[in-house]
Amino acid sequence: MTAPESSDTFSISELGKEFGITARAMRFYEDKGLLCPARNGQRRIYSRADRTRLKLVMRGRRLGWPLDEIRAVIDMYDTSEGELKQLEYTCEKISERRERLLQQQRDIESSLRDMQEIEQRCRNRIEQMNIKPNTPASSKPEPARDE
Amino acid sequence: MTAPESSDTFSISELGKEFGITARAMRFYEDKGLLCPARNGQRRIYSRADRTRLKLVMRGRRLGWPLDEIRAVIDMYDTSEGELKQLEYTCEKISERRERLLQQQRDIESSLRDMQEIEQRCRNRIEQMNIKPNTPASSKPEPARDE
DNA sequence: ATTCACGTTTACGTAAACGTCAATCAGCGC
DNA sequence: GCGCTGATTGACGTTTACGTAAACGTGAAT
Repeated sequence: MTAPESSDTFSISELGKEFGITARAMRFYEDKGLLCPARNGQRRIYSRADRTRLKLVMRGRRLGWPLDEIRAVIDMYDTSEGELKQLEYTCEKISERRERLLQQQRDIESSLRDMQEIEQRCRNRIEQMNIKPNTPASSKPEPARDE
Repeated sequence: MTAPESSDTFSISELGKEFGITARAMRFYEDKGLLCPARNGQRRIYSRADRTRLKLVMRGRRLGWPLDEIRAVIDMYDTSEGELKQLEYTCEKISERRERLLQQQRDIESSLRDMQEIEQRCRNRIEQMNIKPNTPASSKPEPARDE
């Protein structure tokens, strides 16, 4: 009877390593109410559910959300119970969040198009330099598209 | 000969109003090298090009980028000129940025799916309360999907 | 018994992105 | 001339999201 294979619980450094964050960050998230792992004495014991919550936190962070917004969103996962008022309020917040997500989606698509355009200009220029070195640049840097 | 209709230049408060930010923020962006408007004496005069740059800044902010990354990206728009080394370096940075954009895109799609699921649960619950009030909740809050 | 790898709390430090004054100036409307 | 509006430059304050160091606990290995 040794350690279970792909464990059901994790230490703070295990999860930290998996998600590329420090123990300090995880304790900070706990302070802010984003996580609340079980304890064995002093030591934190993270369950699979905790790991999932942390995954949601990291997703929010990659999207640039502040921690308290992330907390609000995570809380929504659990607040499908509750009073009518509460449920309606949650629906409202979901709408707002969806709006912002769709805005971000549009921003990303614009950015991707811009990246493609810039890359194209760069590659053209590089090719030109390979064919006839020492040619002064000819591509007019078109002002960025206006979206 | 009166004021030109849809102006070619803007004051700091005009642009601020248009984008929903304060003059302080715009001066801060200038400090950080994101903007460099012309001057009439002391006063800042923003051109259409400045307005476009500011638009790019705001887009970056909505995507949660730090200001110096935004600056790096904006600079890329202008650095399609330059030395070979520089051009290749720009291409590299574009790749990295594209990777992160695609990651954000995936994160957004996951989030949108989650929002939809939560909203569905909420609406179901609300409907149930309308049909037979005072029924204790029956929906098991499935743990969040693991993407 | 001691070392060592991890983990804990407490506390202070810090970088980023502004907010919030205060003092000052410049044009204009009367 | 005088007041009002809008702009400018400091300078200091604030919030967020951690980093960093200090001082201590703890179980396993030597």
